[in-house]
Formats: sequence, structure tokens, C-alpha cells
Amino acid sequence: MAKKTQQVLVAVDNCIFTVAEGRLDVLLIQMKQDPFHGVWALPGGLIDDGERLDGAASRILEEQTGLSDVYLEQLYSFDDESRDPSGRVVSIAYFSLVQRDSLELRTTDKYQQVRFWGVEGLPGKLAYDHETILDYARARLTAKVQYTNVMWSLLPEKFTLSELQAAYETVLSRRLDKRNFRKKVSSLGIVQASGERATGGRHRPAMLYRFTSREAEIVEVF
Amino acid sequence: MAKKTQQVLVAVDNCIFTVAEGRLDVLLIQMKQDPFHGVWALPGGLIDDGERLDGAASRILEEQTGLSDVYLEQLYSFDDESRDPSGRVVSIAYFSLVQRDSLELRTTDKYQQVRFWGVEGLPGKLAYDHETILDYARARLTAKVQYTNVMWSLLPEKFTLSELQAAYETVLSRRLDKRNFRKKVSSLGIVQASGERATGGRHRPAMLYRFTSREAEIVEVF
DNA sequence: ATTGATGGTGTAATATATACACTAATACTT
DNA sequence: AAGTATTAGTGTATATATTACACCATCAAT
Repeated sequence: MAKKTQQVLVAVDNCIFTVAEGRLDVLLIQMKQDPFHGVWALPGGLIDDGERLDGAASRILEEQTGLSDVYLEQLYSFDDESRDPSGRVVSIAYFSLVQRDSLELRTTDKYQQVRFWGVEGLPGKLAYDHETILDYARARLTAKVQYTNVMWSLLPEKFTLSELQAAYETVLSRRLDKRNFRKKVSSLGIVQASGERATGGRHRPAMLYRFTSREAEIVEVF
Repeated sequence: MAKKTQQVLVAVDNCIFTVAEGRLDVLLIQMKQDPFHGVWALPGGLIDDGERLDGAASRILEEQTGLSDVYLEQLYSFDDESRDPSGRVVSIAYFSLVQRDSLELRTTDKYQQVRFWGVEGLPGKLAYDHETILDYARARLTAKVQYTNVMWSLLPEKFTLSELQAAYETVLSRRLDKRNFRKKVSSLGIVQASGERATGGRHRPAMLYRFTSREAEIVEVF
């Protein structure tokens, strides 16, 4: 491809999901600078020269939210002409699932705040075309949990089967049958008992499980 | 996102598949200009200012191969630093399935030739990172025919069930049972008998079917 | 009339998915 | 110590989906 210049910039945006209290949450930052003063947005920004797309996604996520070591998966490219009022920007979106505990969020003085918001209770319209990106990411997430074991990235190392089931129910927005759920995960072999039990509940203690593999795999879950 | 300039260009590349004689073929052009003189490549190029990504993909496909009105689906973005020797180029790849008959291929004087090649018999190493893109597209294609009705874009309006089965077998690289195949497609309701029969074979004439819908749909085929 | 080639059909066995209800073990309360 | 509230944990019967498998039908060509 020939040498040339273009009036187009390349950016990345990150859709980071987590599950908390039966809610699917997405990580947003609140903008400070016009034209989006006070508006919430997905963490994102322009790539640097010489920087790979996924490297840029990780760097920008860390800068804007404090999250590091997140496995980001490329989602889709968005290039609506009007998606960025400052000019033509093509954005390559990334998405990820993280476990909410063990996160310390912090942002820089370029942004007002960073926090998770329930996807059904967003703080108003998002900046840019970020609602389009979020919808696309949610659809991908719903599809993805059904044929891969990505759910591991949402859960701590050890978890109960009820917690795993609740995570699936939240992402899929539907209830699952407890016995059938357990039959399925055990026949798929994606989890194994750790021997330990969850302590402290006002009820029978639950066995703690762990994932047999924390690699990305295709498993046809639900 | 702030005003800024970047040392990165945006391109699109197209992976156009078809099936012929039991082979999965991909459309390639033969380059004329160095550093890829004589080397085959996927049709692709830089986007124009003000042009949408999918518009650029269609335009470039038409310019370089003569194909128009092809439904292109965005595949993935590739940004290996060394993918283009002339500098940093991010390429958004598109892919499609087309029916081979009724195609008139032509290219411009910027390229030597355009033609389909069997994916298992490529004419040497491809230009850029186009083998990576092709591998990715093949994986997507294999996955996609199994849970959508995209196969329609590979077939003419009317076709026999044997032709449909052969197309699936080629894309999936495995044989399917004739009776089970027919049971499945009829229970899915994705095809309907046209009433007409295929003529001219030295054998019993086959019923011609057509797809009930030529819209993209999720159907869980195989 | 025969031959060669592809079209077209059904059933039984197995595997998978679904619906459904009770007992077990703990913490807390009285 | 007994009772209560709460979540953990388990099995079976039914329905649905998948798989394996073999023969006759219909045409063109000879």
C-alpha cells in the first residue's frame, strides 16, 4: 500500500464488564473536558505511534482506570463519521470480564471519576458512540459465555457452584435449574472440587471449586 | 479525543470465499508494484478520507476485482508492525461468501491478474500478513456456517439439496450423512421446495429448493 | 433392455436436555 | 437445647436431538 496521508485517527475503547449483586456492570469514566464535560464514557483514547492496538488498549485502560493485567479481546471496529465531534476517528473496541473484588480503581486528573455502573442503570447518555459499542459488547458477551469458559475471568480462584450459577444467570439474564446446571458443569469437566468449603454462611457450607483450566477454550456451555 | 496526528494509516482487506468443485477458493490479485511484484494478495487498500470502512471495502473490492453488491462482514483488525513494509498500517479485514457463477472478474492495470485460488493450493506466500488474515477468515467461516444461514450467499437462488450438502461438506471439511442432513435442513425450515426440478443429469432429476430467507439469521445448523 | 449415476426416503439406538422436590448442614434466635 | 431461616446438595423420568445405516426411483446414454 502506497505512502499517503489520511485524515483519520485510530483509537481504542474498552468495554470492561463485571458482575456484582446480580447486576452486570460496565466500567466507565467521567469526562472533564468539553465537549463531553461531565459525561460518562468507556475508557479509551488514541493509539500512540509505534504502539500495537492491544498494547494501546491495555495502556489506556491502566492510565484511565488503574486496571492492569486484564485480558482484552478485540471486539469490533466502529467508524461512524459522527462518532467523535473532533474529527474522523476509527475506534477498535476491546472487551473483557474482570472480577470485581481485588480491583483498585483510580483515574487521573484528566477525568472526574471512574466506577462501575449497572448496564441497566447508566448515568445518562454516554459520550461518542459508546452506547453502540456497549450494546455490541453485551451481545458478544452473552454469546461468548455460552460456548466458551470465559466465565473464569469473572470469578475468583475458588468459588462455589452457586456463585458460578449466579454469574451465568446474570450474564444470560435468565434463571437456570440448579440440578441441571451442576450436571452440566460437571459433565463438561470445566471445574473441579478444591476440597475446601466456604465458611461463615448462616447455612450449610458449600464446596469450593476451581476451574480446571484458565485458558480460553471452546466448551459449549449453555 | 484530542486533536493530534498519527503515523498510522487505515486500510481494509477482503477475504472473498467461494466453493467450486469441492474446493474452498479465495479471491486473490497478483501485484505489479514492488516490493510485492508478482506476489498474490487479498484485494485491499487504504481508505479514502471521509469514507466508511465498509464503503472502502466495497469500493476497493469493486476496483480491484470487478465484484460489486457483495455483502461484506467485518472480520477483525490486524496491526502487526511489520505487516506492511511501507509503514504502519492498521488493516480492518472483511470477509464474504459469493457464488462463483455469475461473476465477471476484471482488474485494473495496477495488478497483473485476479482469480480464485483453492485455499489448499495457494500460489506461494501471500503479500503482507495476508496468510494470517486468511487463516482467521477461514476459522470464522467454519464457525459461522454452523450457527447461521450464511450458506445462502454461496448458492444460486435455486439449488438441489445435494448441492447444499456439498457446500457444507466443503466448508466444514467433513462428510455429512445424506438422510440426516435432509432431516436437519427441513426441520430448521431454512429451505423450501420450489416445485421445479433440476434437468439434464444422467440420473434422476433433483428437486430445486430455495432459501426461505436470505437475511442473516442465527439458526444453529451443524 | 441394460447400465451408470444421482435422488430420495425411514427407523431404531443412543445421547442430550429438561422438569421437578426433598433432605443436609450450618448460624442465629429464643 | 430446640427451633428457625438459609443455602447446599442430590436423582429420576420424560422429551428431544443426534447418529448410524440400506435400498428403491428416475433419468440419460448405450
